[in-house]
Amino acid sequence: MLSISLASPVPIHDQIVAGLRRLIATGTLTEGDELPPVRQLAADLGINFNTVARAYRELTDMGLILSARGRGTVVISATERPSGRPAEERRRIESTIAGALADARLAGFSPDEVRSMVDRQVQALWKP
Amino acid sequence: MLSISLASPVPIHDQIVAGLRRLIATGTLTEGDELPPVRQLAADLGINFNTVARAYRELTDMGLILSARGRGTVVISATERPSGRPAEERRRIESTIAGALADARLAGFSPDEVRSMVDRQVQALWKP
DNA sequence: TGACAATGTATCAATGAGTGATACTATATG
DNA sequence: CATATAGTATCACTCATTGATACATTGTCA
Repeated sequence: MLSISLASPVPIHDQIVAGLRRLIATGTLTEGDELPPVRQLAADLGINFNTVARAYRELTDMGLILSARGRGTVVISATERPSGRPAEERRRIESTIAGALADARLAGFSPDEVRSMVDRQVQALWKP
Repeated sequence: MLSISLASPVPIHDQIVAGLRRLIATGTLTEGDELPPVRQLAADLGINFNTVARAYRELTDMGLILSARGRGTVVISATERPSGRPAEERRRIESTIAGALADARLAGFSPDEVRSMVDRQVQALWKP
């Protein structure tokens, strides 16, 4: 449900943030849902709980979750206020996709394979 | 033609590798083309030339370019031998795309917008 | 041919982000 | 009220990234 890669160059806390944002984006997590305690999630992932705490703090700053001592952490919003201007956001996303597609081409995937791959994911994401 | 972000968590040499791979994948750079000297590209990007040298070395290990002292660096292949097993490669690419799509959804893009965005890029990438 | 310029390579040092260990504070619950 | 559970704060360590410097190889031109 939430996996990380210790080998990846992207920091673990960033991976956790991205993963949870994705779960929220897909509706797997919605307003009111509780997140696991930092120590438990850390144990599940095999990392230090401070790293999870940091991820929770960043998600808190984004206004997606709310943490309180002793009470735990809950999702408070399923829609995030875009941080940058839409045009910038679009460029950022296009750039990420472009990178992935270039990888796919170098790896020998065909355009149809890629398109169907994307289609399946789009349907899954925007389904509800 | 090749831009990097010092603020990004992903290392500069990785960004350079990704950028050049992308230029090769798109055909902007093809077999026989010369890459700028490490010192020049480093100056253009405002970074240390060792960082560029490291990127060149990694691309050399991938079999995409060839460097020689005094002579410079040239592109020797437009197709890369996949390093990992196809299944892993596929999972990696799918995961990258999934992240980008989740971002897109959180940013408020519609499925159609995303699909057309991808379509345009796929056509551009696989055009030749 | 010889001197010099241009290019990539090797090695080591410094910096800093990420991660982890530890102690602390607040809330819930019996 | 006592204890367990949860998040927070602070500090130290490690390691990758980056940069500085010196070196080796090839090209060029007088």
